[in-house]
Amino acid sequence: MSEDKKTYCYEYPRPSVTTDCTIFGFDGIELNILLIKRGIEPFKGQWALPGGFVQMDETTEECARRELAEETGIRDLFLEQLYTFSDVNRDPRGRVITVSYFALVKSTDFKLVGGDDASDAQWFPINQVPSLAFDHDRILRVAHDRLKGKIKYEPIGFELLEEVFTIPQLQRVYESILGVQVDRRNFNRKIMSFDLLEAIENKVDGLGHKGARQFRFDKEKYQALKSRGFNFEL
Amino acid sequence: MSEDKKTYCYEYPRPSVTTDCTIFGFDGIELNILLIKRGIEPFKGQWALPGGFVQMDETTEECARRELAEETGIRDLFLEQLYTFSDVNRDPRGRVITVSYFALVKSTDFKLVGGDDASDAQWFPINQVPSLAFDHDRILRVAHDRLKGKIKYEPIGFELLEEVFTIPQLQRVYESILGVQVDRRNFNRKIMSFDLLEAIENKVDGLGHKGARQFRFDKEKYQALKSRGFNFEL
DNA sequence: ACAAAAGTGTTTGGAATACACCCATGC
DNA sequence: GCATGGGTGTATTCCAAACACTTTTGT
Repeated sequence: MSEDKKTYCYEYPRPSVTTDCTIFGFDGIELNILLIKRGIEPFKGQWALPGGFVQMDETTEECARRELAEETGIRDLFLEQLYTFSDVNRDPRGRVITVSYFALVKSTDFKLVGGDDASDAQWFPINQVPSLAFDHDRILRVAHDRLKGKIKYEPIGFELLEEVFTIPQLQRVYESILGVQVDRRNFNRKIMSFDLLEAIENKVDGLGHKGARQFRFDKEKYQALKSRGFNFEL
Repeated sequence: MSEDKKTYCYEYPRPSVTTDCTIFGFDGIELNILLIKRGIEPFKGQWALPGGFVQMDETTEECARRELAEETGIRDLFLEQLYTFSDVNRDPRGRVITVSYFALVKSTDFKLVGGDDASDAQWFPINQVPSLAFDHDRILRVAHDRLKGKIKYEPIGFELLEEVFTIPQLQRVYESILGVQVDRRNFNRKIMSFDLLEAIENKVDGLGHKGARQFRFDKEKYQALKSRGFNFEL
């Protein structure tokens, strides 16, 4: 911050606008979310959702993707707008409105690289999340609720797995998000009935059991069907 | 605009933040939306969604309610956040991010009073909407899609009718929103199976046919059931 | 050969669909 | 008494839920 810093003046006062992301990951067992340990005040040292201020030449989604890349190194993820939080006192620095997003990342992208804005990034199991900075606890709750609702009627479970996955893996994704147990056979039949999975020939798994068949999700086919009125459900 | 006008200066540039509302109404026959004829530039004379700038001491929802009351006189309506639009060039006045809402108003509140920000407010059938100012065509499309999706799994059709209504009226609401015809008998049974309607004794209608039974939606009962895991559907 | 995980098929109950008849009112 | 709109019941179809056995692989 130099002495002769530039300022921007307006006829009426304006709020700041930020974006915040709730990033969900799946480690094969349970649902995780990605948090950043804040390196600066306010809430220095506390965990928070990654995010930052919106620039004048980027949309909020572009901002969310940029901040995500800067703070965690994650690119090319599933990202969807969640909700805009505008409580007058939600940020001690002043009036800050945040456009929140929720994201799903593939386990391949689980590896993190330290960014510059934050001193640390870490995954937390959804049921062991510490108290968060700002109103991020609330944002996280809304994001989790949205995910639970959304996974029932849109095929987004795949976004948490690698390109190639098995049906039991996908089932575990569903179970960990919804917090329920489902019947293997019924789940299998249901998923297969949509005819949206492309089978992969070589079934390499390699644990103390029978190897599972591998599949790839056919995104184009889904888009085509959807535009013709097809409805994915459960 | 006086000579010695106050200005507000910040270290970094900030976008303006507005709210815009897509207001749905039902006249007994078809779905309508409420538009405002713009009295000032830009887009002067064109139709637009009602809305305005967010003040520093109000949430975006409070802003939406305030603008709605000012421009249309409508109060106490069903209002829900829709989406935040942030395209860099969506407003010729500069960088403006809008937090949009969608609203459902009862036919009782159909009567409009002229506001000050706008020279005219008028209802348009959803299929006869003129070209709108800014990116409001897009916002309207998103709002209509959301309404179509939402009405299937939340009991919000009631919000478009008066406190007391008949089942056939409710059915027409559903049909006009979804653009489909449904079977009277099945609709009736389905709605009644939820046990969320309180019957009203005197059935006064008075048109060239048999008077229909009247009901009231039991909001408390719905909230109670919902919190116990009940799911409304269709 | 045994344990652990994955694949598959059948039965059953309940809900959604389709469909037809009777009643009340206004003209 | 006829047209219009409102109310109710039943058969069929389909999907979801519950459930058991066989196969493969690693030890």
